[in-house]
Amino acid sequence: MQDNHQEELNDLMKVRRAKLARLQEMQVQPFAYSFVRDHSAREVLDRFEELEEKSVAVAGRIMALRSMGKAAFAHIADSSGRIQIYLRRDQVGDQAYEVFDLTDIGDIVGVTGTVHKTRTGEITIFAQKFELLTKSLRPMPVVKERVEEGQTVTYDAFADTELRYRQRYLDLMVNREVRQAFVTRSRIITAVRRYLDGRGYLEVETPVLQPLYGGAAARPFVTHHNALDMTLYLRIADELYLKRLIVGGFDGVYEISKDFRNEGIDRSHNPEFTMMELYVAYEDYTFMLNLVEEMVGAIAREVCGDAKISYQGQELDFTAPWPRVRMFEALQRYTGMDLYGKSRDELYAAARELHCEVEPFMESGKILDEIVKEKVEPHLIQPTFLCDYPVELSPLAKRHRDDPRLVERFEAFVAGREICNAFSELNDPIDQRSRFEQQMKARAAGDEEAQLLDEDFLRALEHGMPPTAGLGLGIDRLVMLLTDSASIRDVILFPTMRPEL
RNA sequence: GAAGGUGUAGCUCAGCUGGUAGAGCAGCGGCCUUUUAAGCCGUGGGUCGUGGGUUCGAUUCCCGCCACCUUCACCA
Repeated sequence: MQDNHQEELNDLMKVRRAKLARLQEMQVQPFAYSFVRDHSAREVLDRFEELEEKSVAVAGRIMALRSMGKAAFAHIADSSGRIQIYLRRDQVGDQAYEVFDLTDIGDIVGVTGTVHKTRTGEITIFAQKFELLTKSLRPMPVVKERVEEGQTVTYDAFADTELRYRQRYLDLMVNREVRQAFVTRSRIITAVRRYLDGRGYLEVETPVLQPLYGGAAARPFVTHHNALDMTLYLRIADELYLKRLIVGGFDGVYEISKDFRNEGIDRSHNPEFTMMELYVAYEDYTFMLNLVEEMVGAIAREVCGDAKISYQGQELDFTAPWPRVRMFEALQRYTGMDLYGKSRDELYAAARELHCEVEPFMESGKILDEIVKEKVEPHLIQPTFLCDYPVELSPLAKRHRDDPRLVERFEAFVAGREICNAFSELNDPIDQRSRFEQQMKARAAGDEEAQLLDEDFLRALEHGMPPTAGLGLGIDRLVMLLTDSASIRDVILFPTMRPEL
């Protein structure tokens, strides 16, 4: 097979291909079929006492090489960590040592040997056997490390954000804290699942491709099904399908899934992102508020070891209870204005006075939303629930039992950013229909994000949905907080990028 | 979509007010059988993001374009 790729080989790549040819001449298979490992690097380090002088077989990628002619030290990294290996020509034999001479940083190797400490005290595998498992044909970014007073100091870190995101495999190979963030991400999702499964909720899967999109205010990605010759949308939320399942008789269902919103990209928005939605029958938003507080606190303790964490230099404390502030109280606190019960024009005037960017066509709900975003949210650093939103902003939420102008809804904010949204779900099909109709009016008036009327969803509600509490939790944002990541791209393995070239 | 910033060797970066580029690491050759940012000696490597313009001459100045970052807009 010819590899006739267009890219010109630079010198470093030519050298590696030449070494590959040499290995093949030597009858060495440079892309091995398997290798039997009996320990990870981490295990060898952690269990040194019992493994000292014993033989172990480990495999990994060569991260550093220090050759001294007839002997050499190298560090190899597997998924558990890195460990030093020591090779001597008179131990591994001439043939294997010749193969070793043809290996580079970035190659994947297997080593069998005995565990010792070197003169300087580093736990090291003294190789008895050395095998090349995979020849790497491209230069790996070399990151040097030094341990200084217990701290690992890194030199020449692979830091180019564009390369890191486009070639995440390199980022993961070379930057251990990146790898760790994604391990933590996985643990968080596992913890969410365990928490919900432990309470008897059923994990389900609902359509990603939907003939109507709903459950949130956002623009969708549009696609086309050829055989049915129809337009389909990638979901912007799971809500309407999950509620149909509550109608169907499940007591509690949740879904952890990708949602897709055709909107801007910034450090807290990616066009595809992960959401956890949960619906619980016979409960209301107070139940859900308690659940969020408890679940997020439990996850923080499990993943970070403490409910108090550090995020971008700020101390955040997830210990329950989190402050609960009614939206109009928060507005009062941060604007000094009592905006409750004010007319649309009064709100508009207030927004102008507060220098919020409002447009003449905005309805009162939008205006309030704007003021909250600019004047309230940035202050909500410690975990805080903002409760009881105006009804116009929340077409799927149930009216507040004490005030028909509000809905029973809360959002949790941490570090000034929303992490979840929940409400007592609207189960009155007549009210739901009129809310949809209002949305359709707003849509006709030019609001592209107003929600679509979903007749089948209404039909389901007409069959009767029990009282239900619902929640949407932004997994990416939770992971950002618990991994101290400034950008959502640091917690999504392959963030959306423009194509290369 | 707007403004600002960045783009130089495989990686991390220098390059002053224009004279066709440097370092460290990585690579290659040599010495070296307990090194660890290994060391010592020697050495190769660049369409300076891309396309134009100004100029005798552009990595450097000007304009367009591309990508990334930040902020804003959009966005639960």
